[in-house]
Amino acid sequence: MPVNKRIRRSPEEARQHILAVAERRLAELGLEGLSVQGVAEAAGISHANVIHHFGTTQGMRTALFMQMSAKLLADVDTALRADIPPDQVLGRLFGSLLESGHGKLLAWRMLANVELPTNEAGAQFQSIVNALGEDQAEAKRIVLLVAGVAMGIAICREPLQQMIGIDDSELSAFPGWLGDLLTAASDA
Amino acid sequence: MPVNKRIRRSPEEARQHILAVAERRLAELGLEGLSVQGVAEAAGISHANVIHHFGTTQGMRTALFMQMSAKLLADVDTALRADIPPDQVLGRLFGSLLESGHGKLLAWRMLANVELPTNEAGAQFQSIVNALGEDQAEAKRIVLLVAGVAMGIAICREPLQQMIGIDDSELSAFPGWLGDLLTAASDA
DNA sequence: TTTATTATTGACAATTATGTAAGTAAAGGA
DNA sequence: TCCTTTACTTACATAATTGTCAATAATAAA
Repeated sequence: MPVNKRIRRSPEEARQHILAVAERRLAELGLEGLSVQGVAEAAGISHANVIHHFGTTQGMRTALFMQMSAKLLADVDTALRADIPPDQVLGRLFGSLLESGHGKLLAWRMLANVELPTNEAGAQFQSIVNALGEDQAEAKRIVLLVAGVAMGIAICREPLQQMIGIDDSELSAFPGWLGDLLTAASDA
Repeated sequence: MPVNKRIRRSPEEARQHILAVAERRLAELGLEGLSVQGVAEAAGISHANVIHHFGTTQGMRTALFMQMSAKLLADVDTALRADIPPDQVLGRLFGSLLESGHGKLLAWRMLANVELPTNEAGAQFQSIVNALGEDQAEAKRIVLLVAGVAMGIAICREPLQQMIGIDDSELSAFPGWLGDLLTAASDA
């Protein structure tokens, strides 16, 4: 006598449901939250069902990281394709990495032993470099600077803010300041 | 009849022995390598002995992260106290974070849910900010920029280099370029 | 309605991890 | 030499995790 009626989703819906829960747990609990058991319980299904959809724990994690990477790239792409001033582009890039938690995801992907197929991010970066002007070496350094500081702040925002003594309003003004700094440097 | 004579260390020696093994495992295996059982086996002792010295698993991890943080701060302090030009300070800071692997370890600390007592790093950062000139807000932004990009590159050096297309010589020239950029901006 | 497919579940086994308790042995001090 | 301390170990209990397998039920097709 089943008390609750069994919920039967399409494979794609089930996978999305599971991955959504996993993403939330990753943000809240870190890598330790990505156990099949924990995710299944939080998703209200049996852990065997998660195994059914992803094969193994690593399969689930890989699927999660791939999906989040795709989202991140889409966000970055949206931020960069828009016809807006450079400093605002920078701000949107920062927002994409900071607010959505994508930066932390990237860091996990770097640090965790998650083997993923190489994606097409390289080509996107190349297009950014090309769009930045004629001096390729300078453009590369600027991209490295922006991407690096975005990643660093994404991962270490809280301790850096606290230790340096930067409040939220100052932090939100930081991308604009950096944009001005770079435009001023390119003018000189 | 014990085949091997039992090794008895002083508490401090034992703790250092365990933490050294744990640090190596963290670098090689990530957070998953920081189980009491795994560390103990790699250290050639019983896992109960690890518990004896650190109380709990979290205790061991906390001790590890605290010690690594202390090492990192010592390195940064050494790099910053030397009387050398700003661009070289930046270079030494980068070197401290990149070559020693401390940047990655610091990132682990951010991503792991390890609650640590606030350390004295804030005061050091404050002294750096104060030394940077009269404009405190500007100094804070500069410190945030340098520290952020150092952390970001420490964690994501390899993929960033690959995707942007920066070779090692260009990367080693990057700190100097950033130093010039900042000094030029402060002049203007 | 009947049938076939398969998403889903509960039960099971195996492994691993954590922490406890009691006993053992190494080292220093009396 | 004896005694005390405690680092260390073995053994145990418990819980968590992973993955398998057979059974069940929801859904669509026939």
